[in-house]
Amino acid sequence: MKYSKKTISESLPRYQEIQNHLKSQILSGTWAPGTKVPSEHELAAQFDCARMTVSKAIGSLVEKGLVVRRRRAGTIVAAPRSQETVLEIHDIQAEVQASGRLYRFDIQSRRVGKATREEAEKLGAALGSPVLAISCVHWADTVPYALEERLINLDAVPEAESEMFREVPPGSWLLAKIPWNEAEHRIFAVSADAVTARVLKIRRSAPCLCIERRTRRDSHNVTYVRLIYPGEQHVLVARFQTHGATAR
Amino acid sequence: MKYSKKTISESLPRYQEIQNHLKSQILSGTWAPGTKVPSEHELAAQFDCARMTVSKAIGSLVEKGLVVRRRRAGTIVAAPRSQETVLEIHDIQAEVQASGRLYRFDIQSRRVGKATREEAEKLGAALGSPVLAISCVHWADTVPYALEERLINLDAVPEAESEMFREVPPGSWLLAKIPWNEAEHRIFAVSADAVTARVLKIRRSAPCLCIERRTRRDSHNVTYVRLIYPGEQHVLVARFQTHGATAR
DNA sequence: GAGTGGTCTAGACCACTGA
DNA sequence: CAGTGGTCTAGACCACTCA
Repeated sequence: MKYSKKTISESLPRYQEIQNHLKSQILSGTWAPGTKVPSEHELAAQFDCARMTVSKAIGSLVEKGLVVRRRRAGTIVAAPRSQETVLEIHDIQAEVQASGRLYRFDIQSRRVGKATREEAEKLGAALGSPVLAISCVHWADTVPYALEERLINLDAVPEAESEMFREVPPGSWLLAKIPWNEAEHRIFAVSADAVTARVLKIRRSAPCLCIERRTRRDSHNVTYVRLIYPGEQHVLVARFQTHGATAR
Repeated sequence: MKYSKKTISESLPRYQEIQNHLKSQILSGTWAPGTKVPSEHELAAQFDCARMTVSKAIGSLVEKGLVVRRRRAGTIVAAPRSQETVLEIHDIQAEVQASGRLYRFDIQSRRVGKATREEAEKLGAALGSPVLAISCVHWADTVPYALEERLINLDAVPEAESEMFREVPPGSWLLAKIPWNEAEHRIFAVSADAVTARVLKIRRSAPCLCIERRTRRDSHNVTYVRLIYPGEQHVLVARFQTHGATAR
């Protein structure tokens, strides 16, 4: 049978029909974890298509973690292990503006120097490396939105030394300068210390959400940032990864 | 040219070689966002393989968000938008045991009844639906680890009504009972109220990390849970999605 | 040894869209 | 309207692993 595109039916790609069929069996619980999925040959016959089309459908389910493939053993429904979710951490400026508020930022302090032990550790750079340390407050309308404390490795981004961040906040500047990074995040709750309370205009020891991020580029540590959001105001939303469209 | 598997070279699949090549161009910054990637035909010629092999390589990069494909326009390097990370939220029992500590849990309260307005809203069920409300403390050795407040929709999981959770905590019980869900998470910082402070043995108004999760199965809301972790003790770790192995 | 998935080919037709 | 990606086929060979 030669290839010929959908005739009637409102043209969902063949592999997606197959994928949806399998997914519904799994998510509805008809196929419990450990259940053997029909072999690719069987599915190809059942859906009257080439095996590769089936393979593409199943491959996508593997990436989502819904099934596990093993040679000879076949494809089986995976056990849901940890709750794995996709968390989107947006650019602060975009985040504020998306909520319809006016964005601005203040540079509180700016220092170029050699990394102290603590700074070197946070940044993952050698003691005494040249660093730029910045403290910055982000505002939404007239309300403090977040406190940013950032270290930039000047070995990795020498241009930053002469950048004063008058127009563009450090995060956006770096994003444009150094696109495509790897990063690790740590998320936890902290109590506002005196400085944080003052600049964010909240009471001392108020709960805050803290996001720490270390960013690498090509295995070189580029920047470390600690963002503190006034508690209960800022909510991170994550959706379960396994369902719906894949990445974005 | 007929297909014949790797001869010399230690056999990385063809499509992965291509993918790695493209990825390194992007992550190293050689190809800035907006740069046009060679067409699939060109790449197929360049790597001496079929176009479908190239397509598979690129398809994977699309899922990771590194490139965007458009007909006629071709494939271009994507702009890194939000920092999208994968967050793993583990089963509490597994989490505690993984850290080498003894896990146990206490059921603080258990009530079967009709959903109040607040409960119905949290659960996303109709007012007056039958619900099971549970409060539960998780321990690591002799230290309180987290406070769990959970609502279970008895329309979706009627077996829960007679389950006393003597052996297995509600989360694990549900996971085994209702495999494969969809879920939404909300993460934020809160201040410990009187009850939370008492059961977690922390001072009042201490900062805590709060994770709310609403779980669906087949579009039916199954359970709502609110987990409160003593602040600064519990850290969520997330890694940037775009690099390295895909899902897990 | 036989059956499974893993990968690949050399075509093909189609749909979209930018020049 | 021409070039791009999107999808698909009907094979093929290979590697693994379980019976």
